[in-house]
Amino acid sequence: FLDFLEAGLVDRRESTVNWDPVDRTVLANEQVIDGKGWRSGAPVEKRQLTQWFFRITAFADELIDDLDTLKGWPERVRMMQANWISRSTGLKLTFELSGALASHIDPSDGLTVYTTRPDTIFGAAFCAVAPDHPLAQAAAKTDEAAAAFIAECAQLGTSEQALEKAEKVGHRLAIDAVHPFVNGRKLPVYIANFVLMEYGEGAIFGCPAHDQRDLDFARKYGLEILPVVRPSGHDGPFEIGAEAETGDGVLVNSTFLDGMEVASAQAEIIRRASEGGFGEAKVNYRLRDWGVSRQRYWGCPIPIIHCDTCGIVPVPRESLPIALPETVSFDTPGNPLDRDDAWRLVECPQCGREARRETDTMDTFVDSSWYYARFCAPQAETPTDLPSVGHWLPVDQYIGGIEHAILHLLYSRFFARAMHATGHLPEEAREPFPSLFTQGMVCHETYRTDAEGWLSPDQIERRDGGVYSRASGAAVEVGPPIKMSKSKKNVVAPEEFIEQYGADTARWFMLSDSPPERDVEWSEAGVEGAWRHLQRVWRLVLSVAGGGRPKAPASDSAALKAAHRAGHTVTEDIAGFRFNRAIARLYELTGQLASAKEDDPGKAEGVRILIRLMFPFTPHFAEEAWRKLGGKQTQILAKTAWFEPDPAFLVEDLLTLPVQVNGKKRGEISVPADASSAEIEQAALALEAVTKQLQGGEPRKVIVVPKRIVNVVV
RNA sequence: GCCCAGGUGGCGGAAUUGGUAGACGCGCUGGCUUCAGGUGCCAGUUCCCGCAAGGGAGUGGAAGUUCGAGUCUUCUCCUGGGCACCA
Repeated sequence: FLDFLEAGLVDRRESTVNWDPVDRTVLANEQVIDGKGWRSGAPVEKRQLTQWFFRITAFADELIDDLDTLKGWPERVRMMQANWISRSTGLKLTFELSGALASHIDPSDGLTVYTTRPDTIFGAAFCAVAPDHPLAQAAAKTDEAAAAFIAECAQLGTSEQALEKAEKVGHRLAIDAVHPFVNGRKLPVYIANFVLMEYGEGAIFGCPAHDQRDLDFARKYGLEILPVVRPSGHDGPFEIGAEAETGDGVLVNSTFLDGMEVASAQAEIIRRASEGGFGEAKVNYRLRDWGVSRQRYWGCPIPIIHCDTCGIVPVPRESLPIALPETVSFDTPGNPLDRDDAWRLVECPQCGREARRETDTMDTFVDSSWYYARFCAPQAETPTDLPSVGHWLPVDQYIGGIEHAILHLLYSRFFARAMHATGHLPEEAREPFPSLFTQGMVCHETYRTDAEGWLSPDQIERRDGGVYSRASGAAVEVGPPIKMSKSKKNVVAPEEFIEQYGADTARWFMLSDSPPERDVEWSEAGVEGAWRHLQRVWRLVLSVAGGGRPKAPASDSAALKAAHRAGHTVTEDIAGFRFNRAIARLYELTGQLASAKEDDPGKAEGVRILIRLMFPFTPHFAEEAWRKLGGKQTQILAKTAWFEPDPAFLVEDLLTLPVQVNGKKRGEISVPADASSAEIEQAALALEAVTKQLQGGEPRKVIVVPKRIVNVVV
C-alpha cells in the first residue's frame, strides 16, 4: 500500500460511494450487482464519504488492450472485462456561455461537455448538465424551480425499472451555450435527468437527429431536429422518424464538413477545436477507480495515521505490519476499530503529537489480488521474493468460477501491473494468469416454506406429484436450479453419497457426466454406470492378475493396440480439460479389453495401461488394482510416470472409408492405408450400392479425400 | 437497446473443426443366468414405412454456399449470460 501510495497509485478523496446498509460498509462498483450488494444482497445506497482508492484507471488502456494477448482465456471473460472497462474516444469541448448567470459562476469557465460524435456538432440543438453538475448546483441556489427539479431527479432512483420508465425531462436554465462554429447560434442549456455526473464531463451537447435520448428530449421540448449525417446508401433529402440515425454516412448541413465521412469529420472537428483552444481529443472509460476502504474490523489495516498537524502520514515501514486489536466487541453496530481508542490513538510519526490511526480496513479483494505472488515465498521478509516470483510466475493455469470474471480477475490484473511498477514483480508477471479455465457451477433446485424458510434436499419428500416438508408436512415452494449455497440450503452433502458408492466412484461419476466448464444440475441419475464400471474393471484386474508381463512385445495384440490408442486420446483429452470424453474413452477401452480373447498376449498389459489411465480419476481404486496386478516389486502409481503410448500402435494399416453417392452414405470400403486415390476410387465404384445408383452409367465425378471419405457424384 | 454464448434422441452429452450425426453413460425393451429379486452377461434402442432386406426424413426454423453442412453465410425464433439514459 505504501509503495503504491508513493507511486501515485493510491488516492484519497471524497466521493459518492455505494453503501451496503446490511454489511454497513462501502462497496466498489464491481461489487454492486443489479443495484444490490454482492454479499448481502441488500439494495445499495449512495453516500458521500472520504475514501481510499486504488487507481485502477491508470492502467485502463493496458487492461483493455492486453486482453488480446490472453489467448488462454475464455472469449466471454475477455468480453466481459472489455465491456466493464468500456473505452470510448471522443472530444472534450468547451462552450462559451451567455445569459443571466448566477453571480458565483465564472462565465469564462464556459461549459465543458464530452461527446463521441463531434461530427454531429452542426446538428446540436441544446446542451444539458447532470443534476449534480456544479452549474446546476449553482443555479439551484437562486432558482427555486431548478432546486425542485434536482430534488425530483434524486428521488427517482437509479434502479433499472426506474430508468426504463423514466421520461427524459429537463429544466431550462437562464443561460445559453454559444455554438463554436456557427456565428450567432445559441443553444439552450438544461439540467437533464438522463445526464450522469460520473461519466465524461457530466454535461453533453444534444444532437436529436443522431441520438435517441436527445431525440426523445427534443421532441418533448420542441427543439430543432436537424439531420447532419445522411445514412450510407441513402440519396436525396430524408427525415428523422421515430428513431434517431446512429449509423455511418456522409455529412450534410454542416458547412465545411459537408461531403465528409463520419470518421474524417470527427477528426476535422477535433483538429479545429484543438487549434481554437476550446477542445481536445479525450478518451473516456466506464471503469472507475477501485474504492478499497471498508468500514469493518475484518480486513487488512490501512497503514495511515491522521495527524491534525501533519495531515496524512504513512505508518513507518519498520512498524509494519499493523496488528488488529485482539479483544474487540461487536455488540454495537459499526466498525469496532472506531471505538477502540487503545488501538486507534497513536503518536504522529512525524511530530509526535497525538494522532489517530486510519480505522477503515482494506477490501478483502485486495488480499486475493496478489496471494499467488506471496505464495511463491510465504516466509519472505518483503511482500514478494523476486527470485521466487521470477521462477514461478506467471501462473501457468488458473482455474476459477465465472463469477470472478470481473471482480477478482480484473483486480488481480491491476495488482500485478501495480506490483510490477513498484518493483515487486518482474515484467513477465505483469499479466498474472495467461491461461484461465472457468469451471461451471454445481446447481440444485431450492425448497422453502413460509414457516420453515429454506429447506435442504433431504428435508423434503415427494409424494402424490407434490413436494412437502418432512418435518411439517407443509407444501414446499420449489425454486429453479441455482448455484449450491449454504444460505439457500440447496446443497447435497457428499458424505452419504460417498458412503454408498465410495469416493472414487463419486469422482469418476462427476467427471464423466458433463464438460467441466458447464453448469450442471446435480443429479445422482447415472451413478450406477460409474459404480458398475469400477466393479467391471476390478473383475478384469482379477482375471489377468498373476499373468505377469508378456516376455516378447505383443505387437499383434488387439488389446494392447486398443490400450495404446486409448492412452493417446485420453492424454490429449485430459490436457484439454475434456474429462468427460477421456472417461468415455476409458469405458470403451474397458469393453475392448473385456472382450479380448483369452489368449491375447497383450491383455494383461492392456489392463495395466487401463489402470494407469484411470489413476487421475480414481486414485485409490487404481493403486489397489495396480498392486493386485503388479506384486510387491511395483512402485506405487502416484510415483510412476504417466503412460506414453508407443507410436507404432497408432498407425492404421487398414482403413474403413465411407462411400457416399451425391453426399449420401451408401456403403463403406476397407482399403490399405497406403492405397492410392485411383485404387480407392476403383474399390468404391465396385460397391454394389454404388453400381445400383449408377444404373450402368458413368459417374460425373468421384471425390476421394485421403483417409476420410469417397463421394461419387452421379 | 447493445454485446456474447448456446439450441443435437426420453436424459447427460459426443462428433477428428467442412467428411459415416447420435461415441460413451443413464434410462427403456427383449433374452440368457437365478427358486425369486438383484447382480452379471447377450441383443436392441433418433423418427417414419417394412417380418426383414431396404427405403425415406432428421442437429430450433427459413434460405444460401459446397461433391458434401450439426459445423460456413444471411435472415429468424427461443434459452442463458454480460453491459446499459456512458453522450
